[in-house]
Amino acid sequence: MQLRKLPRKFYLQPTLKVAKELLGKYLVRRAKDGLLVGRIVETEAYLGEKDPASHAYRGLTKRNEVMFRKGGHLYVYFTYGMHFCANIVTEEQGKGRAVLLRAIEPIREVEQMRRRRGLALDGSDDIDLASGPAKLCEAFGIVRKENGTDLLGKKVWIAAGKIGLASFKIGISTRVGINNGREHKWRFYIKGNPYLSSGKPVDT
DNA sequence: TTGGTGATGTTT
DNA sequence: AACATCACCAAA
Repeated sequence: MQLRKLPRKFYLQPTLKVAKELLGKYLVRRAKDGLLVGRIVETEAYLGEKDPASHAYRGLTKRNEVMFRKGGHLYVYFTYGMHFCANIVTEEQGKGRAVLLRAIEPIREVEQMRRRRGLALDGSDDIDLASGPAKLCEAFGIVRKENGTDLLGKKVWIAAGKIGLASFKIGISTRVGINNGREHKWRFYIKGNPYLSSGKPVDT
């Protein structure tokens, strides 16, 4: 299996482009119990000050500080008093833009992911192993400690590669679970992939 | 299969 | 009081 770590340059591109191009790439996390790998199948773009649904809409705070770093960092936030979600920071320093990872197809060390999620170890529930932003964080063991991780380091990164995936079509829809900024079609997903989140909007 | 609810940090 | 959520249980 070939897994090439993406360069900084990739993350410095326009956020909508990064959100689309992350589809089919791999989230890799070096954990104590192995090298966890999953294919990114669903993302959402959040465009900083321009975007009322973005955490960065009202400018820099202690919570969203990582969003304002240069592209290629991991922004992890805690939400609804229970869950963590992971975002890929994009563009140059000070923009406050990022891409939310919404769903992942488990690829390697799947058993370790099942353990973290408390799912059946025979794989019968794998369809929901990482089919949502908080689920994928739990599967990969991503918590507050991972906030601010540099994706060019040795702990967490994104890789290009080919692991038995044919060409695919990109679906586009409005974003899930927000009210402000709902008119924008800034959700992207691999059409027909069985590991998508159960979020409702489904378009083109 | 759908719908209501609990858990409860962070910002408004 | 709202929120970039998910799991659970009850009702239909």
